[in-house]
Amino acid sequence: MKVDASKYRDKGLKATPQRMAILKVLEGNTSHPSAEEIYREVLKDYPTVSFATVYNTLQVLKDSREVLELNIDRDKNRYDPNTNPHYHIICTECKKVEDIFTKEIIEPDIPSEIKRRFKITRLSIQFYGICRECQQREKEVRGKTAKS
Amino acid sequence: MKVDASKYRDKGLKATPQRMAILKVLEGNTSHPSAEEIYREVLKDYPTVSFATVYNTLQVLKDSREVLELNIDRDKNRYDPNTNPHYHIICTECKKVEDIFTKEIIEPDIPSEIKRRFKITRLSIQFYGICRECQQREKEVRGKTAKS
DNA sequence: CTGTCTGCAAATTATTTGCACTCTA
DNA sequence: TAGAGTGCAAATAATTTGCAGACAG
Repeated sequence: MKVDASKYRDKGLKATPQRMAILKVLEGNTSHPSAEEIYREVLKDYPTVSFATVYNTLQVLKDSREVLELNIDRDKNRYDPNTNPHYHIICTECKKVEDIFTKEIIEPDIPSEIKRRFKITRLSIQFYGICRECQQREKEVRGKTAKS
Repeated sequence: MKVDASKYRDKGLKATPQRMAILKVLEGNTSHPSAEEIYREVLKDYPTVSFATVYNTLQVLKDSREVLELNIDRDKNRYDPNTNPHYHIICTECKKVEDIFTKEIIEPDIPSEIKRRFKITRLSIQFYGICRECQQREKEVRGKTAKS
């Protein structure tokens, strides 16, 4: 899949090989990688790439709405190249993040007093839960504990 | 207002003066303070209190569901003593966080495939926007820029 | 009295920054 | 070739941790 340099050039930014590589890692990626995970991937093709460049590029892509920064986890941000409206579900055990697309558009009714005091620009919805694998693991651990 | 030591003792935890002071800062507090803000408040009564104790206590209160940890901002967590279901609106300029209570219970329809793979435990909703004060400030800055 | 908590200071970790050099446009 | 972008290393900042001494129950 050819990554599109215009995503940078159209905004007056330089489409450097490092930036292209970062875009390539992100395109179609549904794993919601952290900056470090992106860095490690880019390293494979550009052994001299630096964290500074990864962070710089993510900032650039975020500003130009090419990726979403997910502030889900306190200890590291994650990045989502899918900018269509959708929600996320996070496994509180293994921290896996998955996308949720629903037909229904959620439009909670905001008290008018809030609407008067805020210009609302964005809605963010996350579900938290435990994924099947972690439920399974917990069950196994409990089994072992009981036996011992 | 007398802060309730049983919030600790009932869980087999010691109700130390520091812990009581932290609870006192939090009770009824709608400013969604960060650990540092809580620390500063407690310092007034306990000049030797340490960050470690604040973090330790917040962990304890979080585990026992007495406070909610808000992972809204990448650079610092905030804490909310109101554990009733509600949403938050965050001003993207000044980072102020306010509560939103709506009568409507939001129950988005989750794809059954997700329900099959996750035991969902919690829903978190945030609105982002710009508060009246920051809108005002922006307007003033624009005015000045235009004039110069 | 004893094990949990506290306070201190050092460690950790994601992210940011300053700067000299590189390379895109 | 000029200025934006890169890589390196050091800086920053929130949070965590190890440990010796304190104190709640």
